[in-house]
Amino acid sequence: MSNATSRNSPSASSNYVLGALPPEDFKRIESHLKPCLFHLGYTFYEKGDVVDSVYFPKTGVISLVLTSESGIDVEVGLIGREGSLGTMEVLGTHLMMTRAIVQIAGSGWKMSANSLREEFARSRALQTTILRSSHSLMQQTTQCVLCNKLHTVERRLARWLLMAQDRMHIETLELTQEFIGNMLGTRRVGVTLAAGALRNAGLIEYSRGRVTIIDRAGLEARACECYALIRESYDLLLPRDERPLER
Amino acid sequence: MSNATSRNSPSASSNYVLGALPPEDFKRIESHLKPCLFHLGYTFYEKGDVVDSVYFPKTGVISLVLTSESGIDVEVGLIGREGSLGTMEVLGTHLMMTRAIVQIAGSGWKMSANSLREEFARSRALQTTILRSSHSLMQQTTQCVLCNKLHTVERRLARWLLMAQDRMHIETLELTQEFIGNMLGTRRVGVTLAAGALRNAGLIEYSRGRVTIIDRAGLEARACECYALIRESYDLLLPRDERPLER
DNA sequence: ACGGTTATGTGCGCCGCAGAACACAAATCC
DNA sequence: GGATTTGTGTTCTGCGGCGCACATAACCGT
Repeated sequence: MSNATSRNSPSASSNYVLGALPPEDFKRIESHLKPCLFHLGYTFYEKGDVVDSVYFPKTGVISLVLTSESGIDVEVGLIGREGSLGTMEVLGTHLMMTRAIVQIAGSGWKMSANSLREEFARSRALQTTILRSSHSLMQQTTQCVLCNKLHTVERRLARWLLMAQDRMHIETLELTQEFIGNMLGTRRVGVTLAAGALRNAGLIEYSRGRVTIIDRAGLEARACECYALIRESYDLLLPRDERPLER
Repeated sequence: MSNATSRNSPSASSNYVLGALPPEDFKRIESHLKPCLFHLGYTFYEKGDVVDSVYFPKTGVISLVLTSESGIDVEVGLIGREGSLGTMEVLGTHLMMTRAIVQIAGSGWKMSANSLREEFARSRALQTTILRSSHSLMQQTTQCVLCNKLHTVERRLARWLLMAQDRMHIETLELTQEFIGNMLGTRRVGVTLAAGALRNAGLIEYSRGRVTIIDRAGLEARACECYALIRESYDLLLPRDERPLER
């Protein structure tokens, strides 16, 4: 309670990982952070790249993508203000496990890998926080295994839209069906069909690259179980006085 | 080279995570280790359980399984002597992310979660090693997302058999088709068909719950890309003087 | 206003696998 | 020795999604 004001500093509260740090730790970390814009389509890393910086998004969505031998892309995770990019890699092998690209433009902070490693060695709180957030990213990926195998395009589309919206502050997302298709690992036509069904049900509206969520509750009902599970894991993993968002 | 004898102590070399530790660190860790048998079908943890012990397998295979709402199981990872069970969870949320069960009986070592946390705080080498091995488990799961979505039952069966054999010392595995089907998240009939194809090609032999790999190279050729990628990640992540196995 | 580009909608044949039902043979138990 | 259980083989139908081709519709610049 006494810390609440500190924690609510603009920088800290808009990325949940940073926001989970105790004030004294955050202050030290803060000096290493540089504001940073995430431009649509920008590729932070390819798979196998050496990770020299980590990123803490404030807005926008970064997506983790793996490409198969046959050239098909599959999304294995999605990072927004609830997480961070590259932290686990920096502490492990220094090599990026997947491609990381900006899916929805936004902004956040950047920190050098070396600084993170130094601070990690020094701050117990940072250790706990980073490990927890890695844990929840891993949980997301784990859930994706099941999701990709079992769930229909329609349910996964609903989940994806909800997850994207959770990480933005707006209801209208700029996304073409082609684009979403790449993320869901399905053909554009599959997205057309699924999106049509959601539109007919009055849950979303869309036209030429603009998707608007009309009925969040309805969409949650149509989305696969994975949405709630992933969200739950993020809510749990970074326990804070103020739990994120409207739930 | 000078350390080689130390590293080759029976305990250290038979689990690659422990084997990657410098001798002085290993000696300290060793005092916390208790030998432990892994009985077929034993459930270490259900999803959400508090992790009070971590395990370092010497032989046998532990599989990480997620159950969908609809009751279908999907394997999201597989742990043998190249890895450890629960280490990432212990350092993060203390909660198990998936069910963990013994797929192929074996043995290894057990260590209390508290001991691991204490040693983790103390030993830089242990930090690096554990984080690297978590990293490679994560890489495996990540690859599974792609694999489950894109690859046929036959290629995945080939991969699974190779991965299982890598973690055992024998060529004949005790596995029924029903069992394998559960792991692959497919029907037994699907396994029958795929296994039949591999048998016709002269790559494996099997009968009533006993599978024998005849032609490893041929099987590797039929397996999906994921096999090589996952294996590569494990080989890279725990750099040692002596690289594991015959490659 | 017009042609080009970008985004969406529709139809068709094909494939891999699920679901279900049934057949059979080897192992095990009384 | 006969009955039961366990592991494997086969077949049919149906569905979801792929690949492809093509049609429409909105927006863009000049």
